[in-house]
Amino acid sequence: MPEIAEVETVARGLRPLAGRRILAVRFGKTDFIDQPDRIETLLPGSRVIEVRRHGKMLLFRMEPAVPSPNPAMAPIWLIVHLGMTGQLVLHEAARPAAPHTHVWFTLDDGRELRYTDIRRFGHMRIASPEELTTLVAPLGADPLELTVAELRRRLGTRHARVKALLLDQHVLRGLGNIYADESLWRARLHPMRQGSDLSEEEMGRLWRAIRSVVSEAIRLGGTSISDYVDALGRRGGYQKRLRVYRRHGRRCARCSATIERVIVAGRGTHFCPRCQPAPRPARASRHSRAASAKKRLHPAPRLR
DNA sequence: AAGATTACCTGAAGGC
DNA sequence: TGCCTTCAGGTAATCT
Repeated sequence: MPEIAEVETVARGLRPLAGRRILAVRFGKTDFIDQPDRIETLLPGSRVIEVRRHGKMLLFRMEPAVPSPNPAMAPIWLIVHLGMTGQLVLHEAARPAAPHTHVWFTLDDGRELRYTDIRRFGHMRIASPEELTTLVAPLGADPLELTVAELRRRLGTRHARVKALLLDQHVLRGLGNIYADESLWRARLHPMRQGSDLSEEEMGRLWRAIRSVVSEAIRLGGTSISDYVDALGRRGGYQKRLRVYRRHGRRCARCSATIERVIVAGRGTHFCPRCQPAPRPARASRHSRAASAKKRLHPAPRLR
């Protein structure tokens, strides 16, 4: 699943495209593409100036084929989000395309950049500099540029569960389910803890955990569980370092308790029940206090 | 109105 | 063997 480390690895692999020209664009299915006609009009003949990552987005800064009369319109940005199963891989043009390939960019060096996406949760569009600014504005801090103060500022006032906050791209941009679970394990924090409930010391642990998990995952080229490969089709190595993600029923590497799996924020959430102690139940509302008082007086009959 | 839940999509895996 | 159901999770829309 492409999260920050996978997208960063793909971006690094595509950086040598700077200077290359796109000669032609061809589409398969386009239901995940915004204004495919605009892409077909603007990209052929354009040149790659720069490739960068922003959160989970890949940004290609392109020099238009025909200089625009309006200088504010140049450059144009090609934005690619890999979603769940998206792949952006360089191939020799002669190679047959993999199934579910939906976009072909013909390059001026005999190669093609191909976008393949089984589930089509990905997204692709063209943006002007102004449109890019608007798209990027609501996103949170980059986990690699994060400071403890910034993390405290963004989590400290929030009553949502810390797992949900880590997944929220408006809080931090780039974390997904794998690195959220792995960071919480390393920080020894239960995923259901409230953001506002974290102590100064716990905030520091979480900050260090996020940075070390993400930077090691990037160093190893990302996590390949099912689909993910980099720009040259190579798998990552961080799947060997996972401590909780999809390891429920197995032993915790730190304390040997059994890893559990629950649903938090609608996502499979993996944690060690011993290393990551459960939060004290939140102060009950008037309604649920009354309900539990009633339960103590009149316990529901046990089934079976 | 923040926080929680659900829909979208396809293939793999498990149950019987 | 084969059909059916469930599960995976990126984000946006919808609920409470």
